[in-house]
Amino acid sequence: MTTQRDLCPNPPEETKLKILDAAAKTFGEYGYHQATMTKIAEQAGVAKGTVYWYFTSKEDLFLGLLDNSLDKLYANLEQIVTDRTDPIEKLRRFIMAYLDFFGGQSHLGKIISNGGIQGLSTEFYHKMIEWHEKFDQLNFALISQGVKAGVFRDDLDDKHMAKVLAGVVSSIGSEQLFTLEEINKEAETDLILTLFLEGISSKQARVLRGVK
Amino acid sequence: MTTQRDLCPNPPEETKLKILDAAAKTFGEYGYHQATMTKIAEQAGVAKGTVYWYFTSKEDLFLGLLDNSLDKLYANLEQIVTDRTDPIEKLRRFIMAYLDFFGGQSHLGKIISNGGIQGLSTEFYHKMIEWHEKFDQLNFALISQGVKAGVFRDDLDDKHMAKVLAGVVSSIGSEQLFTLEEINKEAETDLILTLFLEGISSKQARVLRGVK
Amino acid sequence: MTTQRDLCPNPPEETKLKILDAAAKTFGEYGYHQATMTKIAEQAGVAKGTVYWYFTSKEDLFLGLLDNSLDKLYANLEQIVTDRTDPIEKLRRFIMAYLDFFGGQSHLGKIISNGGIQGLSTEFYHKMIEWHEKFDQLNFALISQGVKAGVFRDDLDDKHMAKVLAGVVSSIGSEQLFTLEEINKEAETDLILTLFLEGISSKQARVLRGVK
Amino acid sequence: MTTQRDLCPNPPEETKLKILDAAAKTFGEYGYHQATMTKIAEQAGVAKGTVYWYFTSKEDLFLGLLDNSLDKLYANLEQIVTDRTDPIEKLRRFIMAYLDFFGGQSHLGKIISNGGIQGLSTEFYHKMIEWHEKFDQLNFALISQGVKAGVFRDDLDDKHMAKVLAGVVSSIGSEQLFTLEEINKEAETDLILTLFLEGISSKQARVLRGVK
DNA sequence: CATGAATGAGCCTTCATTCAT
DNA sequence: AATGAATGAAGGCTCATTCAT
Repeated sequence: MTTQRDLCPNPPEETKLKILDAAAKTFGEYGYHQATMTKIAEQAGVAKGTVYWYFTSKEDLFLGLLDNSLDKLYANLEQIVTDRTDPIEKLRRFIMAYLDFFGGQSHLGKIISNGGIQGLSTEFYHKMIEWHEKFDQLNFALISQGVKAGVFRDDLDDKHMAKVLAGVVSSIGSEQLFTLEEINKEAETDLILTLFLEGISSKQARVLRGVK
Repeated sequence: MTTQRDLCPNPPEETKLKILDAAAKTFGEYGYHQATMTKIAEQAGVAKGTVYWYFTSKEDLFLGLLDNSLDKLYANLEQIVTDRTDPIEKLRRFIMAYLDFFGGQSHLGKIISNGGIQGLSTEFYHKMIEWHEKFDQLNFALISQGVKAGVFRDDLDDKHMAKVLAGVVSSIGSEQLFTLEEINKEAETDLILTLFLEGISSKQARVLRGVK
Repeated sequence: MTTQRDLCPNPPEETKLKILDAAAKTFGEYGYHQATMTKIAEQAGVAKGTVYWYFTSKEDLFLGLLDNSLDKLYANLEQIVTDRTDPIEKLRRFIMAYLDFFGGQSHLGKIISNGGIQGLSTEFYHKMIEWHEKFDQLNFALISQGVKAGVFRDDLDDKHMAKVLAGVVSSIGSEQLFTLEEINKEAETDLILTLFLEGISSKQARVLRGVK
Repeated sequence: MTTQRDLCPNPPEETKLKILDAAAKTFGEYGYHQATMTKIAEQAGVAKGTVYWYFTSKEDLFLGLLDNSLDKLYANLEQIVTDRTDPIEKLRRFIMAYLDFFGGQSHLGKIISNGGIQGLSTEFYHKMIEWHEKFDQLNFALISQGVKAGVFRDDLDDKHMAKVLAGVVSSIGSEQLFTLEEINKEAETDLILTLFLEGISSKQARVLRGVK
């Protein structure tokens, strides 16, 4: 049987993927502004013109990359949320997935998380807002499930809890940049989980306030 | 009484401040790379050459600005930590000070918090690490005091609690970029405080685990 | 027969040559510092960016030009030295070749001869030293041959004679800058040759000293 | 008795001289284009504005310096020419004076000798031509005296001999830049003198040609 | 599809010069 | 006389983007 593959030794999709890969590596290593189209093209092993055949502009390429990465992350998280495990285990996996993404191979996580790229078009800005909303909904779903299951408290606004969750995780992830020590992902996850669940109050203090 | 001021209608210090102001505004609005020296000079109402009279380079200007801002934030936080109030009130003020800074007048907070500026000299990088360490120490002091006072739990690593604290706050601050609604600082502070103290566990769940 | 040339109406090499030509003209007319990349690009009829496509910097372009020119001069001189003519005829041609080069189409000779370009990298400086050494060796070879052939005196240090030879010629060449009259190359060459061979002493004086 | 000096602790002339000194040092060390007015003012220990009080422009300052230095050299050479010694001794002192000047404290000699400074006004160019003519006349006088005294040969054009003299000496002086070894002024002078007087021909070769 | 030479707007920076004090 | 802050034209260089092949 002759597949498409056999006929075209270098199918277009392959080239596009090579470019996306190179873009991920380069944007990750250098940041958006320091990453030049030349570097990306070299990294991908294609000519600069080729990059412009697949992506109309640097920003377009970045957006493509972003969609690509966030799609994957989103899929991971969605999987976790819809899984049939208890909310706390979900939360644990959730945190770990975030840490994986943000602390992952490169700085890409940071680039995305902090929206730090100024000077891009409104399109980029809107897309980022869309993504943030999508992730917020996911976070919200996770929290809601826990609340319904009686595992998470119901006296706080779900939405805000979700937002704080996102905040904690993303910042922990990007923290790695300025911390020379390697992060122990397991331990870090546990700590965040514990804190997020139980807070930092000592029992006494809790009791005191509880009495009030 | 005749002051120096009256004699010199346009003292050098004034110009330097004008430039720093303009830099804050411009870096904040456009980000480091999109903010050009031309824009900054125009914003300050001086010639480009004048900026270079006071700062040897764009990076130098940025560093000056950074030191300026972080000095102030540090002073605020230090004040709070050394105050004679109970740890929880301190924590509350702490969070609020952070929110003020990060959500403040410009995006400067973000620029700083995420260390997202690539392409700067090693000097910059080292300075940022220094600052991070200074702030970590402050956070740590706050947490430690609470632990000693018996208000914060002592079964978790202080250092990590401190780091999480920083993470939560900074990310909440920078969250504002992608959220169209204005933040209610008071409410936000209260929520973070509560969550940070008590966690999101429901009582039942806590009891269950407590029993374990 | 169809050559590569016919297929490519504007081969890259052509552009590079256009730029080198323009650079020679511009550096020659204005000197290194007064010659701007803009002028050179205009002179070459290309965009500024194109110059940077072929040369990484102004200095690189200048060095390229230098190597180019000195290579040619060196080849000429080497040819003369290895030719099978008598030493005096060699010397005559040698002088003429130098005069051609230094008094040639532009001031480039001068730029090179006086090493007057400050503010260039150490690389440039080393390259110049290398070239000077290469030319010194050539001069030395010429003198040595004459000494061996019994045509040049053997009571003076060959190396110094060689250096003086270089000195005379280069300075005569660059002299033209401040002399409004055109130089008669033939006559000039003859004069230098005679002086260099016989000195300015009158016969009587020579005899007198000879007697001593 | 009250002198001008007592009344004015820092007489204008003094400042002007400080500036000229600084200019000599700075132009010498950095070359014309690399020497900035700021560096010169700092070197002189005065404010930049002060330099502009005494000299209307950078070029003006350079011209002032040039006049200053060349005046001195000219005076030296004139002294030698008018002295009552024999032409050969004069020639010897002449050569040495040139070597002193060109190989002197700095690169200034070179800057002057090679006319290497492009981009200056026509005024500068004319001034340099004037100076060259003055020196040529001096050289010419020296040679002429020797010819009249029967010490120098009379079968060559005096003017050209004079020019070659200047050429040899100036180029030997500037040679030092690219020669790492220190020059032995005495020996160098002797060599040049001998060569200039007697040429490089061996006796046999001379005789042969003499016979022709 | 792919190439890579060519473009040009725009950036950071330098520095001779001016001028109010 | 002297100061030094302020100016702005101009320079070297980068890089996203285009286009003929």
